[in-house]
Amino acid sequence: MSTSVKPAYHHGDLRAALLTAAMDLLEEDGGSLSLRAVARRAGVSPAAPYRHFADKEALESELAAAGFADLRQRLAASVTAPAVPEDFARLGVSYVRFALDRPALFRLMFGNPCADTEDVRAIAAAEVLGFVLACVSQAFPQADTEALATAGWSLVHGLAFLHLDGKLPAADPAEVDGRVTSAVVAILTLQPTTH
Amino acid sequence: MSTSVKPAYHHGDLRAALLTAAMDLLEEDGGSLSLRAVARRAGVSPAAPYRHFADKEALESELAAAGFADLRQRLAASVTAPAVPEDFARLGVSYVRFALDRPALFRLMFGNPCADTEDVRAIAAAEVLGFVLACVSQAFPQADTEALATAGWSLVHGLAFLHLDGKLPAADPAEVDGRVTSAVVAILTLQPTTH
DNA sequence: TTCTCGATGTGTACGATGCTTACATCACCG
DNA sequence: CGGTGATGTAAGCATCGTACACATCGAGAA
Repeated sequence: MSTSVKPAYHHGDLRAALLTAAMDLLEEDGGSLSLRAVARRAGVSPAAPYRHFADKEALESELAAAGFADLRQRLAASVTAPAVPEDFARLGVSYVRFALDRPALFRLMFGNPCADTEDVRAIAAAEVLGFVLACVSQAFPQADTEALATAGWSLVHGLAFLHLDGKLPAADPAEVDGRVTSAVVAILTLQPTTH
Repeated sequence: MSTSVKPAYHHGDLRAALLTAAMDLLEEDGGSLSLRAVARRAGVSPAAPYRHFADKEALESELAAAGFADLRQRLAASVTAPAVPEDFARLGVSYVRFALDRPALFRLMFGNPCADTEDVRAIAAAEVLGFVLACVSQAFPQADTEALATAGWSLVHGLAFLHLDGKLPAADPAEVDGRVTSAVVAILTLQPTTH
């Protein structure tokens, strides 16, 4: 929605238009993004984007960063100060839902080498980890919080990708929510081995 | 190793040669595979593969299936009848090591829609889940084994991808092993909330 | 031995897609 | 009204998947 605010000849604000066009394409096609397609969608020539982005990767970086911001916001909105396993399950559900709602964006955010430490993506990703760490250290102050935060993030991240890649059935959203909840609760309420 | 067993005129056993060539390329380039490159690497014309594989996807399916077989073997070899958290940590380390040793293959195995239920990949993936399920139900017979198996798989899968995608530092293998071990142990020895 | 035939690989071409750059052109600001 | 920056046009260059017609080799029939 709202892709149609382009009264200007010189296109007013092409930069923003390109970004939203790219987002729209990501959510529709699901496949891989191409600069040409983005330009086409925004109604400009294939070369126009180069006036606003150094290259394709620069555009992708911004998209990914926006995605991270959105993800973090969703997580924060889904639960405040999680304490019991069910709270963490809700966090997990939010994470996985985000991935399934916007699969291409999620892949763009993560499924990339992203070597640059300076990359906007790397920073944004670190913020997500920071958020999880904060949650965990509040709920389990006596544990190895860093390891636990890594584990928690990995758990939901793995759930997201396994669903995304068809290794776990993802057709029915309610079923997915249930599986995520069960998994998180199961591992959090597990009694240490009785041996 | 052992890419040099092609004494034949018409190339002897091209089918196998193509598969190993493809594996080699996957482990070298890391990038995406192309049928042409595989043929080039095997020293044949771009069209030759079509005598042995219906299309590119057929080749990829076989590669992925072989990868799953290898992964399962590594997992089975790393621990028999896991019981304590440290055993599961070893399993996780094996999983993540596999992913980091052969990143492109790992991506090929998982990072694909893989819609076909009949696909060799889907079957192989299901076998991995079966293996994990067997381990879990033996060690924690009183728990919700299915949910727990899903959680365990997701946990190590997430760890693998987060390292693979540079969201967690993966340069030093020992450090990675340590982080994986800590994470698995931390979440398995977690005392249910004391509230 | 010689001929024939099917399996296997070659050469080549087609059509598509993509990223990027060089240069022309147009719209607006001052 | 001139200039400046945003955009269009066109092209270069690379890559890929795949199809088709033809050549070649090995083996079994005659």
